[in-house]
Amino acid sequence: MIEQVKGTQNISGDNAIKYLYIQNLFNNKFSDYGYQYIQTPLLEYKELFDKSIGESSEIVTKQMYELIDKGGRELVLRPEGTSSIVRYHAEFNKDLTIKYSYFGSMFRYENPQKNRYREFNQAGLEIVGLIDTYSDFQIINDSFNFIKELIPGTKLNINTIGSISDREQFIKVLYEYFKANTDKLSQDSIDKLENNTLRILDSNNPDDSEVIKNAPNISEYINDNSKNNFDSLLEILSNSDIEYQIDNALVRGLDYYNDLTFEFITSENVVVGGGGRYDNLSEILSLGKFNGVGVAFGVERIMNSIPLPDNSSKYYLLGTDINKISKYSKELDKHNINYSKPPRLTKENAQFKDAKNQNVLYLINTDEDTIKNLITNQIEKFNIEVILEH
RNA sequence: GUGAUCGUAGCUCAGUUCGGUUAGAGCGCCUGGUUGUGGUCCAGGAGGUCGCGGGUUCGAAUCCCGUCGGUCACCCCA
Repeated sequence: MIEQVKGTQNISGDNAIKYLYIQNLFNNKFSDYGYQYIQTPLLEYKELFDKSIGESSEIVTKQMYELIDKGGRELVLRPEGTSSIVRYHAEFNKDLTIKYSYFGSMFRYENPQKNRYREFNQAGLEIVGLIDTYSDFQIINDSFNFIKELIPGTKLNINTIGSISDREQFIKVLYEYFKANTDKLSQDSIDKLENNTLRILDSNNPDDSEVIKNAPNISEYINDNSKNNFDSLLEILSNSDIEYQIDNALVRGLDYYNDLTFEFITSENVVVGGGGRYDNLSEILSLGKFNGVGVAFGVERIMNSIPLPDNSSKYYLLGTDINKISKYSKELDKHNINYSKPPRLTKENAQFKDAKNQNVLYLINTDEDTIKNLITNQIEKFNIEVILEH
């Protein structure tokens, strides 16, 4: 038996129903909100992510699927979506401000577990170009509406991490603080001290909690402009009755973020999505000078948090005579009525079972020219008018 | 990268402790019959490299080593 590649998935059965439900909701909602759907390649040059996500980040150092193609190019399977969209924007829409949406597979080489896979799907939004607080607000408002519709009770955590230079300064202070307190830190956190100081704040190791609680707070190192922007965003959110929780420890894993960062967290404490502002990404990539703000949801995490949507067909076409069945099909097709059928001509008994398993409401029997309501067991003579009344 | 646990029919699992005929059950599937208050019921049938590779043994689903995969946790993240 050839087994499937570790951490990949066959999205099938109930999961396929959930996947399509989420995808349909995403597409419908955000095309209405004016986001342009875009599909960028799954393969990108490795360089794109080295620069964007950050060369010392966990994703780049350990988690990328890398390959050399026959032309000797260093390629990777994309670990996230934002960098590709910024690359696209620079090439085709450089002077414009565009709202984008995307939906598709991402790849990260990690050990799989609940809510984490090596190939997984992200649904994301980006606004790229000339960005202001209204853009930030839109991303949060629109994506919050989406996730609340799927998972009621989801909460918004929000933070500002200041400009890149604020952060550099803060990291220096933080480094000195942790350096002075290494005796009270867990080994994991000590390992992060040199290259990933900021990440220590994310630690949920109880050994670290005391030190982290007393650590310098980033809010003291944030420049006035960033502070004002953040405050005015919070004000807009409040005026729009959008509830949020400020979380000063929320730093996120990608280097390109600045100022705004936020996460959506369910009542089960699953982070189903997150995002933030990336004003310097285009410059980091040497693609010009424009800004961006975006959000990405983990589709599998949503799938694991929602009940199974109703997906049953309404009608089932049963029969043993192909000519009669086809006559009925034609009639139903003409009126744009969808119906389910058995995959082949089995005996009636098997077709009844199939219909029952699919939870259909009405059974159209072409052998007897009847339509039966499977809930009430009421049988009527078949007539297209009867169906059109439903 | 680290650790725990699991892998036997399409599915859920028994059998592994303590090696021993032809590897079982339920559900599902197929065929025929039965049923017209149609989904029931009856009979028969198909279906397994016991994840894979090696080792020990007269003999391995069972013991040993390795490996691949699932699940879960750590790390990290969506």
